Amino acid sequence: MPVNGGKARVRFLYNRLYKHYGPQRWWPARTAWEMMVGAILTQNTAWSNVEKAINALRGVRAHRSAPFPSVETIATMPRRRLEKLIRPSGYFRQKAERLQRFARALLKDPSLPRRRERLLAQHGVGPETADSILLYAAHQPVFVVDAYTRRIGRRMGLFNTDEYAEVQAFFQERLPREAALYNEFHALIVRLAKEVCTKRDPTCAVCPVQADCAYALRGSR
DNA sequence: ACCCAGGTGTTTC
DNA sequence: GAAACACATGGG
Repeated sequence: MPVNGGKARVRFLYNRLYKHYGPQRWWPARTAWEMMVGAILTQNTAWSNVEKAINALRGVRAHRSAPFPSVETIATMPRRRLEKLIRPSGYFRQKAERLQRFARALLKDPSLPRRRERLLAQHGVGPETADSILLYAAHQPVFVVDAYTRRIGRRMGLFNTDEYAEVQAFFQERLPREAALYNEFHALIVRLAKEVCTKRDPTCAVCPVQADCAYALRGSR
């Protein structure tokens, strides 16, 4: 493989996806705070279910001008009430507790969203959630790795690991360190995965991702 | 009746 | 470390 082969391949994939799908305008949230709530709610959960929870939360905002209940509102609201509101997003007891603890930590330290170590120290915030917040709320150039990224990258033969740091390094070493690029790339991966790669089982005969990814990379070298 | 969804923390070998 | 398990709703 040529020295720059891997790099060219990754750039080609991005350009191809961008040309095909266009800008995705992520994260689907109106404010940084709403983005962070969504990041926690969407853990191992379909986004359509998270939307139901987000919409329920919007119903409790204090003023019509407020797009979303404040950090303080979430932090101080009765636990049972929050559980009920976010119930459609699944794991609702865990998530209600973790959301309130996160909200309290944020009130105590407003710089939390731009500090990776602090984010990771929060209960219920792992590497993907932390990096999502760094990228989509704090606009830092951090590449987000999720189940789709691993699945697509692995099946396309880009890499052969599931280890978070390794997959992240793979992309960051092959791309300029730009938040806008990482933002768009991750969103495009999700978009692609939702359309063509709907099975977890790598041996799934009907999963068209092998063929589609070959298509996506055709002409890349 | 399955399988899947934009993970994380805990327990156990 | 890595593997297994709990956490829970809703859609295909």
